[in-house]
Amino acid sequence: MGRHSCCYKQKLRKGLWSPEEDEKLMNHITKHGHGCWSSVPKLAGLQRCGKSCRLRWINYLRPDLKRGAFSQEEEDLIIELHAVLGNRWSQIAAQLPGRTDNEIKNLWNSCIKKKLRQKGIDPNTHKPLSDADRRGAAPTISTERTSGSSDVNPSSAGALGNLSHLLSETAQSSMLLPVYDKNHPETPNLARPKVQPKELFLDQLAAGHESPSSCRSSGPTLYFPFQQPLGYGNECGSGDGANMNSLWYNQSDFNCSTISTVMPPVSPSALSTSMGLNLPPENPRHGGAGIGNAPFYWDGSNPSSSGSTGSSGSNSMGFEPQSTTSILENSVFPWTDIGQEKDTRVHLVEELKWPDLLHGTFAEATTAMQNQNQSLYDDVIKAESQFNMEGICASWFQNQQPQQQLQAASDMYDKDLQRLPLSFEHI
DNA sequence: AATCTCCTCAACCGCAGGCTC
DNA sequence: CGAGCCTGCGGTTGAGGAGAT
Repeated sequence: MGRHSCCYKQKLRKGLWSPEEDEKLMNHITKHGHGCWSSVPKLAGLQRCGKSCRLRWINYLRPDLKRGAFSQEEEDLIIELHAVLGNRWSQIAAQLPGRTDNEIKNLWNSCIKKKLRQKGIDPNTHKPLSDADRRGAAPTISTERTSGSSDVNPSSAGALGNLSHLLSETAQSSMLLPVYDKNHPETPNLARPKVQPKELFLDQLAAGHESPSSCRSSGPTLYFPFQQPLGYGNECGSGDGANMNSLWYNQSDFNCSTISTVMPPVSPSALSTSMGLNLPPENPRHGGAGIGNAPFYWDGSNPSSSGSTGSSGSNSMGFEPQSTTSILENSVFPWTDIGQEKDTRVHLVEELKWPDLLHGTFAEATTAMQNQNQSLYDDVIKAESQFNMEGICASWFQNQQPQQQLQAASDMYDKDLQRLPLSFEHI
């Protein structure tokens, strides 16, 4: 591979990041925010180009990332979004909190394409593969990499109908995804910073695919039609909704029979599991807290985050500069109703600090603690799980048995543990 | 046990668009 | 208005791991 032009100017490092570099970058951004990325390496004392720092932050270090394998519901949503948006990974990622465009792109290229082909669906067009395609288009990397444009006509009934068929194999309910609605602040949140007016989505949907160049638009992100306010008042049939594409109707509009076949059927329980939705009424402890306790989602309309030094880029990629301690207190462990327990756990994890939490040291520390004190280990794992879930994924863990919690937390750290040997080579 | 093949995913590249001067 | 810089995006690469032989 060649080297980016900015990397020629100095002897800049390339390749995998070492734990030390991660720590420097994390410390810098935690304290000062990223500001101008091109100045970050210098200020943080890194021999990297700004672009590399930005990528590392976005794809790996930022604290609102959801780690671990994609759930079936997430995969289904990606497929459905891809049918509408094509290879606009950043816009697809915007609908999947905690997931990066890179991650989704990789998943698509490595897994989903293959699965679709196995089901006889062309991953590019979302239409059934012809017999010739099935015989000739072996799901190899080489053929995938040279495949053509994947822009899809959203009005293609074949494509969506076909997807519906696929998706119905894995989900039963016809409920739609809830979404944050500025008129209903208590509405569970999927991707609050990215929410756009419905009209905007329709406009873009109408125009977007006819002009593929809009793909690179850095303008407003699509408001995906799945994201209907659900159970917080039915806006369907009122105002502009009455004339909308059927995609906009939710299940409470019984005049719209198409929705259950067009949209991905996902049950509320599945949503709360895979998408981290915090369905409010049934959980008093976290009731309606999906938004309030999710400070890592940087809402441009939120005064608390508007003072950033930030670039004008994607809010979901942003991060409000806070000290490690304040992050831990305010975001990682927002158990304001737990009382003393909070102090204990904050103190416990404060000693690990962010890079440790994110990398091997944390694993080592927890392993050591496990040897000494199993219950302490449990606390840390649960606490860290809460970090991931509280702000982003809400109450998934609360529905799991303790053993499942440990397993899930363990899975979550698999990536980091796998990196340990490699990381220590740099030391 | 050694080697080969395939797969995953972190990180890179080039380009487009926005912003500033 | 255009040049230069910066950011963000999508496509692509290649190292390393896992599984097969």
